[in-house]
Amino acid sequence: MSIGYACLTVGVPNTDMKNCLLKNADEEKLTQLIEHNLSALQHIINYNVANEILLFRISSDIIPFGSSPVNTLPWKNLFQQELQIIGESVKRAGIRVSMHPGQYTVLNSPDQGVAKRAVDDLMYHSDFLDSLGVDGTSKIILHIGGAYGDKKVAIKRFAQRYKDLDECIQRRLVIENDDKTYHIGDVLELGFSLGVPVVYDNLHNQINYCDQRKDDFYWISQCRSSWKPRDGKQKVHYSQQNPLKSAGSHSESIAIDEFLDFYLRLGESQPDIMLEVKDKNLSALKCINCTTQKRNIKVLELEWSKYKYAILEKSPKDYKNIRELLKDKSTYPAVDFYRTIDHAYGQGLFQGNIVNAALHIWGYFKNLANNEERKRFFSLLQRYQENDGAIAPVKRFLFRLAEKYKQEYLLMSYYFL
DNA sequence: TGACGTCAAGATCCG
DNA sequence: CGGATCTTGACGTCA
Repeated sequence: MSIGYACLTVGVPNTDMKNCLLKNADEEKLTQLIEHNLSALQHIINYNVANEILLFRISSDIIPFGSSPVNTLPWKNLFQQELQIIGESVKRAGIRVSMHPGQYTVLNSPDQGVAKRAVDDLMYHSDFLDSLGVDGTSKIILHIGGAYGDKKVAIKRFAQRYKDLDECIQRRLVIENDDKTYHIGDVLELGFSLGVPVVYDNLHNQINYCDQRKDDFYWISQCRSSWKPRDGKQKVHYSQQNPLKSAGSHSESIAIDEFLDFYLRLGESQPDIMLEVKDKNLSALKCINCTTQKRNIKVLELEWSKYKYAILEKSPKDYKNIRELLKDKSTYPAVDFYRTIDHAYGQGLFQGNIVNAALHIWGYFKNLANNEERKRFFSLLQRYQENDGAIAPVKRFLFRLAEKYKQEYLLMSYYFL
């Protein structure tokens, strides 16, 4: 069983994706962007390898306008070497990659143009995975599409369009329940009739359910046999509701207790779990470290080095508690560790704590910074304290100092996110 | 016609 | 002028 995250990282250098507007998408621009994005992807994969994150969704934006007629670049040939090298690192590390066209790729549309673009888009995703040389367990996850006033007819149209797809797409295609139209019952029925594996998404099911009496584990076990050996391990999508946003919005971070409750009740089945969450790799590491058999406290110490100033800023009490928690090197208190981090992030922000954390960071530069920098720092801090200002400028300045004075320890801190 | 969701580009504002 | 912040774009469906 692997746990992974989707598309982007937070706090990892050189992993940002670039894009452009349609009107600017000429050959030169696209070449630059693809070159940049493939380099970013290589950095992401390297990060995943270093952190033993073995499940990852590649962004559909990796090749800008990848399925649009404006992109006439023969990118597979132009970047054959880069693609192959990325594919080799993926395979060497045993990482399972996937892709997920968004809600605007609609295979079952009555509009022929829309459907044709959906097929082109699936072909682009398939081409990309093929270009990495990854096998059929690297999936393309798709939603069924619209209802158009008659779900039965719309499902039939999906089935027909599926049968007309190229085999290279079919071997990778997986369908998923959505939060509006096709609940898990619909998707399972279609999946079994077509022989297509089904990804169960818990949050979508919470909003758009088939049967309120059935829980996540019932549906996950129903989906299991839609996955054949050639498809690889069953996959599920897991996310938590953001309490401050509309139904279906993903949470900022995965709350560890809620996740563990879900995870433990999966029992023997152990599907691959794709997290959909704003803090991306951070939550992936959290969930992995709380479920791994390798119980190495050094991993938590490394995590602590990144989290500590963010925690100090939010809750000095939790900061102190975690320091205590990590003292005994013969233990592996991962769950308590992340539980405390979750708690700290859930606290309200207080000016005194925020200033205290900023001064802690400043401590790194006290003897390095010149007079100008010293003046600047304290003036920014004062502006924050006095005029109901924002802390962001203070943090940005501190980050720049960390770059200038090469404070690697600070540069990787989640304090700056 | 605008909301939906997601991200970064582009536009604009500010010192 | 550079950097920070706000708005737009790209996609299709549905109310």
